[in-house]
Amino acid sequence: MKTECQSEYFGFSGKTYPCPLSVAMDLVGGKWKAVILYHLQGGAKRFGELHECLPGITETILSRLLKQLEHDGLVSRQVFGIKPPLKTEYALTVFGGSFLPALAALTDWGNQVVTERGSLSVQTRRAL
Amino acid sequence: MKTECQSEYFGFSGKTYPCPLSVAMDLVGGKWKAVILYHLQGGAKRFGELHECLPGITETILSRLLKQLEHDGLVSRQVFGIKPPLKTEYALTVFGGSFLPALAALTDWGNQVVTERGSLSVQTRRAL
DNA sequence: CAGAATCCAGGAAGATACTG
DNA sequence: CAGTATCTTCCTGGATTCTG
Repeated sequence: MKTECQSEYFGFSGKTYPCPLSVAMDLVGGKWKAVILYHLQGGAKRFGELHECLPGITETILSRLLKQLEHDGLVSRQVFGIKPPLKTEYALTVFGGSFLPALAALTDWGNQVVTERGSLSVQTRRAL
Repeated sequence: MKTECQSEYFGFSGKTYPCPLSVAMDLVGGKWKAVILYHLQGGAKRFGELHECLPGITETILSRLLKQLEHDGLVSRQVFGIKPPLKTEYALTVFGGSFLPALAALTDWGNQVVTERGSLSVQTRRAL
């Protein structure tokens, strides 16, 4: 009896989601993914540079997440050199770039939350 | 040239985050939270109504997430009645409403992803 | 109707050590 | 420098059952 709400399922990359929003959250959700994309806005960055930008993340996690982002087509990887002192650059793909507007909106909201934070236990109903 | 990277920490609700984006992702991230807020855009909804709108979610999870959203000040809860056939309404708070622009951007992107890259079934959704 | 209590599975994140 | 391998911990989501 879903009269008002959609009941279709949406697929991406072999998985199914209840709605497009879930797809988005799976692609860029989690603790770090959006932050990584944030730091790639200004241009390509190397593994170590990203590591410095992400206080607290371990190489293991960063490596894994970059691999996921690459697999999902949001980030591209390019390796320079052939011997041990390697140089790798990560950059946003066109697809990754298409996320930037949403990322900006999220960042704005996050900043707003942080600056206005405090006693948020008070809840006022939103006027319609 | 890493001056654009910040290394301070941001706090919200007793926790610390590496950046405001992380705060946002913690508040509305996960599989369902954003979707719940999405379905509250049009006005207050009852527990059962939300349950119908979220295909696959269990009452346990919905209840837990609503409690979290309420605790974080994004959603307000109002109970009508005093005897067992209870009626509860959930609505966006003012704070929750402040997330709507970002939510819209995310939804747009999600739709874009699904239409351009997804293997999807047709969406028959009622216009809001 | 609207949940709470309990237990469980899976995945994401983290620590540590090692390598091309 | 840029990872990988392995193990562990923690958290999210889920299933089932029960109650005001």
